[in-house]
Amino acid sequence: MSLWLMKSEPDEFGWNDLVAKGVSPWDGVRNYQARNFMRDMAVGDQAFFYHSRTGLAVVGNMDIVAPAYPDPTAPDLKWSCVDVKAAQPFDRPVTLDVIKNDPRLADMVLVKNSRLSVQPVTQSEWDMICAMGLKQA
DNA sequence: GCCAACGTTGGC
DNA sequence: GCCAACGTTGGC
Repeated sequence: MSLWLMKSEPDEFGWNDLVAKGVSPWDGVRNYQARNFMRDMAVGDQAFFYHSRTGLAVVGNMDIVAPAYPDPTAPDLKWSCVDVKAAQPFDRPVTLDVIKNDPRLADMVLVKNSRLSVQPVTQSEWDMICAMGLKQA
């Protein structure tokens, strides 16, 4: 199982849009590195949903429910997408500011390469962000 | 809305 | 294969 982080502008397609839709393709990615990460995804992988631009926070996590297939919004076959489904909304979004100011999260791709829209997350990063975002039971 | 950082394209 | 020009992303 692998862990990921995927970005979207909330004005374009936000967490609530995904919840309303149920299962949705994560399409429109036109960057080779991001595409290749999606091709590495498998059913059962999990991903953070990150709001870029006007959100700047991890707002919940998702399940990958279909492996990479050709992106129907692309003009040719070289682009891929996966299907995602909202799993758990965060009680408290974990902001970019908090992530950047936590030395334990300083190596996240989100910090190191802010332009990559689909990126891997380590297990410890995943656990830490979930702990910050989800209410303790 | 601006612009720095990054990725891609295309002329040579 | 290099690199200048251009386009896009995303934090601020």
